[in-house]
Amino acid sequence: MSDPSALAPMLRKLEYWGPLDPSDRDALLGLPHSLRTIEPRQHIVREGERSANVCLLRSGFAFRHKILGNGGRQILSIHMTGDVVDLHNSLLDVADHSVQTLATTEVALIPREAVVKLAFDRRAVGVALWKDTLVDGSIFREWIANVGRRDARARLSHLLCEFALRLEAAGEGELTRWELPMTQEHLGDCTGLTSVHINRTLKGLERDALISRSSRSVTIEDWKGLAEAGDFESSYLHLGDAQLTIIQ
Amino acid sequence: MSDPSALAPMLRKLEYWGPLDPSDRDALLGLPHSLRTIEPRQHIVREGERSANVCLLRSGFAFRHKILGNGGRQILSIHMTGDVVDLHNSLLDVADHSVQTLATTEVALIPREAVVKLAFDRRAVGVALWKDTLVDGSIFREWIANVGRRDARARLSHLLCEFALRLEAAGEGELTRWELPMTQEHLGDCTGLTSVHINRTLKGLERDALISRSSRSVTIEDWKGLAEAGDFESSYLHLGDAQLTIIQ
DNA sequence: CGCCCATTTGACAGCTTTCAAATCGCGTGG
DNA sequence: CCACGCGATTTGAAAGCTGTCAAATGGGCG
Repeated sequence: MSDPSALAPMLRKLEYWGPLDPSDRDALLGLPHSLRTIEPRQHIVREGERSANVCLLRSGFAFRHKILGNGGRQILSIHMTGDVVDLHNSLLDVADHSVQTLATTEVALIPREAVVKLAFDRRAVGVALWKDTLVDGSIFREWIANVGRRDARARLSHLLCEFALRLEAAGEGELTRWELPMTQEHLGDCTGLTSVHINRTLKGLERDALISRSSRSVTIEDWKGLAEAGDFESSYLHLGDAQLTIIQ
Repeated sequence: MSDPSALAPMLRKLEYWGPLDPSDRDALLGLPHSLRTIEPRQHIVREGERSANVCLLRSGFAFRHKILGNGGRQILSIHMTGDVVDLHNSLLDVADHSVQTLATTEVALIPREAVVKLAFDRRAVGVALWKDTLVDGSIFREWIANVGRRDARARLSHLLCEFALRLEAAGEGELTRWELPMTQEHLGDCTGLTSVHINRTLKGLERDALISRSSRSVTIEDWKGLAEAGDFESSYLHLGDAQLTIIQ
């Protein structure tokens, strides 16, 4: 509550599309909030609940998911440092999906009303939040295409590429080497595959020297090859020009 | 340009979540715009283009899609009367997907700047537009789950249920009977299946008396059964309470 | 050291795709 | 009014990718 830089990860993310005025920054960082640390595997939002807060991830990882009638679980998105989850659940009536932590995660809970007020009082902030929402939508669309029209190898490669770029953008790791915070079961639920098939596909990517693994650490040995295998084209992430040079 | 009710379909949709003040309505209906009629199978937006306009569908049908590296097409969403497409492509830099008409479609093109200005000048309108964007996201998420974790029969049933409810809400047909504006190939590209398998699945639904067809007209013979087959739960559409009573 | 969860592996089943080919529907022209 | 043409629908057989079911192995933590 007292740390003036507690919301800095959000500011960092919202400034992807251009810097904000100092006064806008201050207003953003000055939003009322309470901090909380959430253990792995805990729910941040549960389907059917109504949330009065917007939730900013200050560190750690979380994922959105739905449990279907057939018992299956579909992961809808992965979230990391700087991501604002729950703008959705908070503006609309009732949460239509759950959000759960993967690792120990630090969050800042910001009253919805304060966010809405800020968005309308300061147009630049409002536009940035709006764009952030639209980018979320863009990623959802890419995931539809990923599970709908790519085979297992491409789906998984694509997911790994997205992960690499977003982690890098969030300042949480190198582009080609990071800790994977999820199990193969999670990977399966992201891609609409079973964990068994994820395992085989992962080993296929290793066999072809596109990646290597040791425990949960993933190294991309051949970025170009992995991006090609995953039919990966980063524009849907709307990260700006920064990452284009990184990839080369 | 002169017809003051040209934008009425948008107003209708934005008022799902509650009526707007008369002054807000007038401001919305008074947005500058130009009308256009687009033939079937024409592009409204092409991937990679930059659009300066927001596009309101006044009648007809359109769909968003991506063409993947393997040549496959994934349809990302279907749009109908009242839908605002392209808020996305217009606020962010460059379109990361295409939008194309299914039937002859009447649109109103509204300069992006005018929409943004209105959204910030009138909070109620801004919130409504924001919610509309969030509902789009909610539908995207449901589609991820649909293609990711349901089998062919459930995917198709789910799509038909969604279509029925949205058509009804848009005032474009009865809940249980309407003209399907797409081919089986389109249905396949919505659900990540082939048109051949769509055909077989469709016949399966007919055999089980859940639907019946004649040419492009679809009748839902057993709503409860179809919803069950499709694991369909309408809350993700955020249509309010209206449709809940219809379904019973 | 032992337990528990995650990973790995094998064999087999099954859903969906692929590849053709036949049929249908419908607008056009004779 | 009927023949023609073309895209959409339908159908069959076979192949292929991914799922299912089990069991073994591995790794991290108490």
